[in-house]
Amino acid sequence: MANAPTADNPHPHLRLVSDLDSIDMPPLPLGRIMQGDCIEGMNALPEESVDLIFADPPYNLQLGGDLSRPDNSVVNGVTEDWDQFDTMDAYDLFSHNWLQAARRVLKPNGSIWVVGSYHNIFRVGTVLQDQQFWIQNDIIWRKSNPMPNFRGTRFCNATETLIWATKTEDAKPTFNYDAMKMMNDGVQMRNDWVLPICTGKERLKKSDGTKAHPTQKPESLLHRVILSTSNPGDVVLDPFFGTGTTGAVAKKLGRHFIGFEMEEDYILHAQKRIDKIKKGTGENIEVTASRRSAPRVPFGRVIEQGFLSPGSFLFNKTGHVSAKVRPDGSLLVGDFSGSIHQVGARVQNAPSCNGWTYWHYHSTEGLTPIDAIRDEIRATMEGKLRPAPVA
Amino acid sequence: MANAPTADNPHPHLRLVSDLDSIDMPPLPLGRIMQGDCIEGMNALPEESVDLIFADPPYNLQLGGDLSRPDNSVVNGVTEDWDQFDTMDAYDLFSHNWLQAARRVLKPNGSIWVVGSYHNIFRVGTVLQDQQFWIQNDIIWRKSNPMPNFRGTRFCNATETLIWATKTEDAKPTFNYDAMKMMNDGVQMRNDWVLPICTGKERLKKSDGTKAHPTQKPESLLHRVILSTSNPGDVVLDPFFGTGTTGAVAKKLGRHFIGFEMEEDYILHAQKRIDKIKKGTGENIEVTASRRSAPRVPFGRVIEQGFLSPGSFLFNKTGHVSAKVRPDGSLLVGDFSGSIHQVGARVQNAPSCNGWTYWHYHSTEGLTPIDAIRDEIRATMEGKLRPAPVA
DNA sequence: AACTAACCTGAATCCTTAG
DNA sequence: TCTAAGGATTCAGGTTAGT
Repeated sequence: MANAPTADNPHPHLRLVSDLDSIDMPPLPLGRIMQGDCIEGMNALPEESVDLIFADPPYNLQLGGDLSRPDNSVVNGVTEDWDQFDTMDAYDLFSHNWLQAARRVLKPNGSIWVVGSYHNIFRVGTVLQDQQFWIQNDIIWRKSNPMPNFRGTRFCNATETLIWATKTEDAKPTFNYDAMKMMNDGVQMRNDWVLPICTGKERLKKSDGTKAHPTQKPESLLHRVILSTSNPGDVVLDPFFGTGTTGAVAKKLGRHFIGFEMEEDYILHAQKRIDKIKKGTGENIEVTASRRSAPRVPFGRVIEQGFLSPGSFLFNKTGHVSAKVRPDGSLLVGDFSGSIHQVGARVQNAPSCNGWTYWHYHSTEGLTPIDAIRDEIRATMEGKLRPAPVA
Repeated sequence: MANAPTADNPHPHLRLVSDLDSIDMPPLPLGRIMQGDCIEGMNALPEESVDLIFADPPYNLQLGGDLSRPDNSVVNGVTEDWDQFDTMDAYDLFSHNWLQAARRVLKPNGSIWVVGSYHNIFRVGTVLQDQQFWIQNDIIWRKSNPMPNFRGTRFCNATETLIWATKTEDAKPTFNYDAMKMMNDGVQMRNDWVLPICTGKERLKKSDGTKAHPTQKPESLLHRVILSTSNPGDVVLDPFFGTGTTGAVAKKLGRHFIGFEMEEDYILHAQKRIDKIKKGTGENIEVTASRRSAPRVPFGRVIEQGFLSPGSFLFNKTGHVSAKVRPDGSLLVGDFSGSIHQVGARVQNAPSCNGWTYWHYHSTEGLTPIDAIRDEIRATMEGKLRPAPVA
């Protein structure tokens, strides 16, 4: 998690002005919506300058004639010019080009998300993989209120698919695992998300009452994307900005955004929408910290700070296995010594072991994991911890 | 629904022996598992001879090193030789080849299903589209009991994706819409299916207790696939037969199956499994019929058989609109006359109208749709109806 | 004001058969 | 291959009008 805050570098997302490579770098147009082609736009940005890309490209729907509901009302389909491609090859080329530009501006450990339907998502996924992007998850957006299949000819098409990918296989993207778990009532978040489509007051309307954009995404969807794979202060880029759901949610969550959009009308709606939003700051946008981002505590400090004395003994959960504590923070069992992890693994004959949870000490409450001591030490490291989760 | 039974052709799936084109056709190896490469195998079958193909190809998982759970037990991943491909290109070529062979044996209105994960499904979907297959739905299999993400580095990967496609855009595949709706408590079936993974007694085991196949699919999944897109007596082909879930469910549901499998061990398990199953027959495998397949009744017959008299009046649901019945089965409103549908459309100023449900007559129970009369007439047309839905 | 009912709408590759 | 006509087909949720 090179992007995660640590004790030594609490703001890894902020680039210091004194960084040498920033001297000739054009400033990022943070918080701005740029009108025009996103490929040219992204190519004008510095390389590897963006933490997160969310893209909602045209789906290339290829709709046939009109479709009417059983009550004879007509369905208002997506017939905009920007969704028209002459051939699948043309669509593939389009995908290749914008993804290549996106790849260039994305930081090495940044994340890219693309949303689509079965019409286009297989093409997009293939292009991503062909460009060496590494898929982390496919996410299924399960619409709680999809449009039905009116003619009874297929299964109701109630989902869209998002692909979450990194630039390379070995990238270490930001992933706020514990925040997602917290958001999911304490159990690990799955890759299928139930969220309603964008309707009601959230849906932007033109002055004549019709929808401002045919495919406006719900803020809840972007909330989960941005919260899971970026940190406050990160830069979020959306190459197909539309009416600005990405920008709105980014601003609420205290991230910077950059948007590209061709249609002036969409931009006007987006700008007005985003201007109304108060930028999220401080503890309002903090999430449950991942243990990974908590400051590392060497076992030696437990000895150093007097929580355990050299020569005292640690035990496994049942008390049947014991090891002697040495002054440097190593343990000794028989003639084998090593870290709490190494010795834990050895006595279990296991390939690895988390010593913090395996080893226990005698406290007033009986055998207690030494992890409790680590928590105490961390609590004393004032200012080096991320804030606690918002209740 | 060219494949759906009708009054005139109640068994469209059965090929008459007297058909001229069947004279030189090698017989289909129905109910047999063939050992060997599925491409050669399919190419040895007659063209356009199969109603349904279900394929669970290798996923090209590209697993890294061993994966262990937090308690250090090792996860038994998919590491079989058949899942190894040197490059993505090799996988694409493989997909192209077997799909081409599958396309050849599939009937013009047949359906093909392919299941995969994010590792391979984008490749498969792209190849399908490149071969002019037409995607009907993407189906999300939501596992009710997925394996968690033990490392906490991603969202829990709780889904697999199935693609349902036809050979062409204008194909009319079998789709038992009403059966699916019935199965889903009366509301139309969505494309996201919650089903458990294959565990417990259903999971085939070797004599040493380990699983016989690393990716055995649950029968519930195949049940829904086969029931929705085939009819009794149809031929279901599975090019990657494995331990025979497709064959087992096909036999239970009264469909014929053809399987190809390379590994002898899998075949032995599959054969044993399928031999134990009693072939489904008769009303046990019938599903809710579609109104589309019911015999057509002209409105004139309603008059002819005395259910309504010439000169009587029909009304809309509220009773505010009325039309006079004429002896030839036409209706009259003002100076406009025409079929029940034409007049219904006219008085609503709608492009079309189902007169059977729009028009009502005065019965002892108040205003009743004339569709009720049609149902009565149909009930008297002995032998021309499909069996009633199983309760 | 509170409740009910009618009405509207959403990224959709959405019919079948006779002539 | 075309047109015309028969007739089959919808779920959840929000807004608005009516009681």
